[in-house]
Amino acid sequence: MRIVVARCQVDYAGRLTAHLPPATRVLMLKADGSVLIHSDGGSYKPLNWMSPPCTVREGVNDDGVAEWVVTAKATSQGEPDTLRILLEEVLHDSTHDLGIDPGLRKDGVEKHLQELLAEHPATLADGLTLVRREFPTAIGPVDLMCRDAAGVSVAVEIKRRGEIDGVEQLTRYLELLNRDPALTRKGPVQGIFAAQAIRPQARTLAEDRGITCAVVDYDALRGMDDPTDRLF
Amino acid sequence: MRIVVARCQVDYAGRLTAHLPPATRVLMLKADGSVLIHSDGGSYKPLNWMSPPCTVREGVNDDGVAEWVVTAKATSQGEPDTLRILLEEVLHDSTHDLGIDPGLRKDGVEKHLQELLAEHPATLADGLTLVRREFPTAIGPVDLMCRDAAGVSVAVEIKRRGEIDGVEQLTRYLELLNRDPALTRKGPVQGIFAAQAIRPQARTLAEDRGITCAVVDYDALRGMDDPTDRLF
DNA sequence: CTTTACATTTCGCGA
DNA sequence: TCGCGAAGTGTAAAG
Repeated sequence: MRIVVARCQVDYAGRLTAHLPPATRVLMLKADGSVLIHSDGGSYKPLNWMSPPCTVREGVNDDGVAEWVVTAKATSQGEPDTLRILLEEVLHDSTHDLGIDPGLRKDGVEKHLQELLAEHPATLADGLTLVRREFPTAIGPVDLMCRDAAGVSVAVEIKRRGEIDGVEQLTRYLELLNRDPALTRKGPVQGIFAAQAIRPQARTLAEDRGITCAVVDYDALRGMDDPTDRLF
Repeated sequence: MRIVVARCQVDYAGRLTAHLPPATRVLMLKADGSVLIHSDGGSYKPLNWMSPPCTVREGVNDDGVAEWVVTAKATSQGEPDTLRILLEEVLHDSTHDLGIDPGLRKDGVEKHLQELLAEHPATLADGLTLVRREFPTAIGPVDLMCRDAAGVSVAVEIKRRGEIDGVEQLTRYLELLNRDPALTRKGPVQGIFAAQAIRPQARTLAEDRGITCAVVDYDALRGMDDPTDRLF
């Protein structure tokens, strides 16, 4: 990993065209050849970058100013991604051996929530039993397809955070599922919108459409399943 | 902007829980308090980060090891985002004044394509004229609403790359628009799916639904509109 | 291998 | 401010 702080200007041409006027920025050159250009704000997204695999060629332009030309392998559309960095003044330049990173261990994402609810569907509604996870439909898989105590089909959409688009998604599923005679034998397919937190607007929309909202306690669910300790 | 290279381990708790085992990484502390933790690979996305606004508290843990605790303002759901960085060995530590960045100038994205096509709708179909851009509907704005030579309404969906989801989006718009008597007076609303490149699957689906596909030559369009030179 | 859906998405526009 | 859709999206799982 090489870190350079420099006054520079940057031109990018590839899927789009972009330009950065002269200013002082931080350049990161990673071991795989990728380049990141960061300013002192924004978010984790760099102002400009080049994704690996790519190659950096260091040179000097006609005016004697240091210039880096970063080129990526040709894209499918034949657009040659190119990043040109003109280094007008280098304020810092250091290289560090980082080694291979062991990587991030994640927990608490939607997939895990779906697994837990698949194992404990009754926490969503009394008497609910699982028919299958990722129930396939023409417009995508329904997270959980269940059946209630009366044998009525229940489609469950799971989100980490319950927002309007999730309700829309479940609505589309329900519309489609309710055209299937095999699923509607005991009555129309019901919907449950499950999330760790449901925004008021999403709840209003869901309930207006006859969809039940279920707030899920992730920690409690995990406790039922596998009482491992939290990280800290 | 402060840059630290250190052997460290990281724990994040907030919207999810995550852990980074001990390894050497690059830490960037930006002027707004945000923190980025980069490894020597991957992409421009850090292994872990904290978005602004947040505050960094430097301290020492019970074992005498330097520890940074980064806390974000409480989220709407009351989840306290916290990042704990244990600095086992600092290999580099430098601070740089970057100033305010003038920002990125972009060109060539979908918005610009939409502007160009709004000015030259006839490139999509002979005799096509613009009614309005971002034509509002209950499920979102239609990119371009036009009328053909016969007065029939034509909805245009514009994408940089034409894929199936774009066809689905246009289909939903057409379904809705065709319920409006004011738009269907001269016949059903027609659809045009416009993109710089359209994938075979998307083309097949579109044509199967009676939607016309139009491949747009961005450079030619830009030439018609404003013959400025490319950056390089 | 392609295709699909998620992301601690972030970012930008419009109402 | 909120809501919605795009992104040079990246990424991981599934078919």
